[in-house]
Amino acid sequence: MKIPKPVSRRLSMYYRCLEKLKDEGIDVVSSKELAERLDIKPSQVRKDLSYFGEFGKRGVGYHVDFLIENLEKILGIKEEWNIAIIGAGNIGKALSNYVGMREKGFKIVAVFDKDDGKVGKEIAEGIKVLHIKDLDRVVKEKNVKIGIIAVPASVAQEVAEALEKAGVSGILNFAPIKIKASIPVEEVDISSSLRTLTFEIIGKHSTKGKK
Amino acid sequence: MKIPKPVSRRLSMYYRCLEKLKDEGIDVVSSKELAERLDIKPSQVRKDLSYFGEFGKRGVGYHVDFLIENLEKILGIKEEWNIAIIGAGNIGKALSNYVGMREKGFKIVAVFDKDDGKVGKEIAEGIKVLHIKDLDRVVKEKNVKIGIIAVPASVAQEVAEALEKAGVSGILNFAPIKIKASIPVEEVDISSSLRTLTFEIIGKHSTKGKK
DNA sequence: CTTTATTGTAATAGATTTTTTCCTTTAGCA
DNA sequence: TGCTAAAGGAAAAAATCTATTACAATAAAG
Repeated sequence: MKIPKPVSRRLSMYYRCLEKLKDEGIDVVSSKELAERLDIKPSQVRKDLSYFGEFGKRGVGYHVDFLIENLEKILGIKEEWNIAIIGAGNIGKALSNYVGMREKGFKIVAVFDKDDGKVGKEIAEGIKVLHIKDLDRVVKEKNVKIGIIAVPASVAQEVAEALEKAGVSGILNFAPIKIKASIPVEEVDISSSLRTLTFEIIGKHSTKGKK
Repeated sequence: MKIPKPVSRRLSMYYRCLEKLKDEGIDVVSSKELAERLDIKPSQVRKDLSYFGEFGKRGVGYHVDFLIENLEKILGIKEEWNIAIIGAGNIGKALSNYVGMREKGFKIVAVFDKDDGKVGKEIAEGIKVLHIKDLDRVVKEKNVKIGIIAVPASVAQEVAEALEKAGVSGILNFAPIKIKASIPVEEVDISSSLRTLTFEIIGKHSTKGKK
């Protein structure tokens, strides 16, 4: 199921508000109270949370601690999502450095490649490239939850299937091809973004007018 | 003006279909004919094309050659879009290699950084890092149409303004912050994609039924 | 056991985006 | 010139996406 963008914005609001409530020594809060503090509707609060599970008690409300705990999981604030990158080329290398450095809540635990020339090399601080044949074992051992596809389009689908089989829960795909899988897949399509951009540029300056 | 996503999908269909029409020796085609071949409505064809200009002749139809020529421009098939990357860090480096190699119709003509330690180094084949102070001059000289922001979020907005001032027509932003500009901006937000992915994983479809 | 509070969610309404309709303008032709 | 074909574009309709309503289910209190 796709989670609407506005929902993710509000989840962070809920989290901040709950921390404050906790400081105030409040244990239990109703959707009504929470909504009032954030100037939205109670139903919105309940609906948003319901995308992820049932965190409240009917007739009672939400236990602040319990909800905080769950939002931390959902927002990745306490828990780290272990990631494996497949492909030690340019994109794989950039991501190994970038994601590890910058993204809180995510941790690159392995990078794979099929090229023996790359295997064994240190691609980022503390990360040595492993051979793709070890994917299954490492995913299990290191509890990898997300696989990032950073290989050419021609082998992307094949890699996706290997990842799914190995047991990851989701895939982030950088290859310019649509991946089919029964686990969630997010596409980061740079070609498509560039194309969209050129459309907007041309659309804007085209023969016809403004607006 | 924003071009709807479905439009960009259909434009490629039109292009392929027109090439076929050309092979068949057909010079002029009506929106009705084109639509029939693609199993959509004629009005859809006309609307889609009208985002970019007026390519048909009333009472006549579309000249196949002329429309192909224009779609090639729109889709960037013949034209090259010159690109400058700002930021010679991991992302900048990855993109210098990746985009230049792989994306038809796009060409990296310059990479900038403010760090003197990076300036002058060859970041990709035939591309030396330039100092950001030369941005204005190089954008003009090399006819740069698109700027790619590959700097930390803290300076992204500032870089965007510099790009706009230098005269680029569009921006592709890799910094995890929303850029404000009066030219088109596309955001490639890896954090946000990872977050979306974790939401989908945690979201209830996993615990509950399909869909 | 009844009353009251409050969640979770199906159904509905509202907003936004995309497609289709419909009418005006233009081109070609007899 | 008058007739027919067909694009262009404004406006209406349809589809999609998001928020709100309404209510059954449940928990706590008396």
